[in-house]
Amino acid sequence: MLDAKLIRANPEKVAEDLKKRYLTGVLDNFLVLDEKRRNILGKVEDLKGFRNSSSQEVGKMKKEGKDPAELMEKVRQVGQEIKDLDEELKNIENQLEQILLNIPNIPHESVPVGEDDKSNVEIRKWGEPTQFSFPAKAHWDIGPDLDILDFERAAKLSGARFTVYKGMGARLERAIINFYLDLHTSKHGYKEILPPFMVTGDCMLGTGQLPKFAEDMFKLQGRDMYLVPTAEVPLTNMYRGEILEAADLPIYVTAYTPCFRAEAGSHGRDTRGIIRQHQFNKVELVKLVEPDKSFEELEKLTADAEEVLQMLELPYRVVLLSSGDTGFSSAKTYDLEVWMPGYNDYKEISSCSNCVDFQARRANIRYRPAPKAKLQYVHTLNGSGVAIGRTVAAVLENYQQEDGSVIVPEVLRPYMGGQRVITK
RNA sequence: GGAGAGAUGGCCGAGUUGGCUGAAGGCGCUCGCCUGCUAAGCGAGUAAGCGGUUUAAAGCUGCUUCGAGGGUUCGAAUCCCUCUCUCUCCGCCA
Repeated sequence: MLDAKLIRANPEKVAEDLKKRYLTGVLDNFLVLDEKRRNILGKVEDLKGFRNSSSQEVGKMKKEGKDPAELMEKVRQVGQEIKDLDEELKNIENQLEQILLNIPNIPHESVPVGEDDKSNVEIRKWGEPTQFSFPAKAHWDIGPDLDILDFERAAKLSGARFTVYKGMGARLERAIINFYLDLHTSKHGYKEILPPFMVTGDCMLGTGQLPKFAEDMFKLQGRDMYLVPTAEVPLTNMYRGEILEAADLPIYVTAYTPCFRAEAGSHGRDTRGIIRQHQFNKVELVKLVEPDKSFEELEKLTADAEEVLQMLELPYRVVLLSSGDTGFSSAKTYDLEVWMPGYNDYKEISSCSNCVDFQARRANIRYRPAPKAKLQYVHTLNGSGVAIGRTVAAVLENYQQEDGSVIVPEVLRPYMGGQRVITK
């Protein structure tokens, strides 16, 4: 959520910034309503002031044995007027809130302006695309051939966009989860969290999934509860409504969760394999930091995510998303894209974002910079550290052998009972 | 699922015959005093949000907020209704 005061004080600048998101006109109605709001607010506050002082006066008169009937009648009438104005005010404030909740974050000045991913900028590259002396297969062939991924039976259970992992496939998924969590907790200083996988609508509002992206999520029938689309939601919302001490910051937390996404509007995209699923596993990194450190922390968080790919020796590149491609809540996002021989291209495996105060304002997460200082919103960051299912796909494709077997990356072997290769 | 208790400021915790209570007291924190240093002690200060005033900040000032929403009343932390959550006991259960 943007700061209403900022919009009011500098509407041209905000409008200019939102143009980078290819949004126009969203502020016009806001300014009109905001003006109206202050108008009514002034009136109703005056009336309430009168009511307060008069009510005290009534008490005093009663004590002194005077008859307050006339004053009481007057205040009763004012009370009705207040009620009407309050209702009008509430109406306007609801409208203002809806507008604010639907405006995305402003891109940081370092973000390239552009409509979509065509304007993304490659920042750096690690490793070279894997070369094969034989025709490389895609993971949706490797997996079934090794009998470690079963798409047909998954479809029988749950329909499209689900996968059953079997044998060493399931073991590989579990190994990667543990490897990631161990690395981030022991080396990068994150605290491991195991959150609920269902959260309330307030949480979804807090991190920006609601109200705009309701159709992307799985909602429980008849309840104000959603399956988490990413651990970013529970991890960030753990601190919702809290006032933190400066000494508490920075907060680094990580969690493994399954992620559930309806994938509305992506029919026909990535229909094969485990790249785009309704349910996938992910280890997420979340930080709550002081405002002046957040962009520096974004670099560190991105590096933390990159390290897992380096240790797995998977070639990847880091891409800075353009303004149009950056997510709703984010001010600046780096995507990590891993090399996938099956696509002969890089595929997103992590997205690392600095949401600055956007989520903190929605979720009301503040801190006191110094004793006696005014409260300020923290800055929140999140990044995949990294997606598990896509890691499995990348391992299968990059580590495949001519005989159809798959070498287990060295760092995963301790998690795989020492096994060096997955064979049929 | 049944019975009961509760939800107050950064934290703990008073306050329910409705009215100088935005809220006693304590902890924590800040400043000052004291002290060779530390601790202890003494004194003062210390909620947030939204408006107005102001070039801006500070200050001053109004309104709102005692889990959420509604109601009664001239006036509600205090009375009534609905909901949410927490705790205790019973039942069921991985």
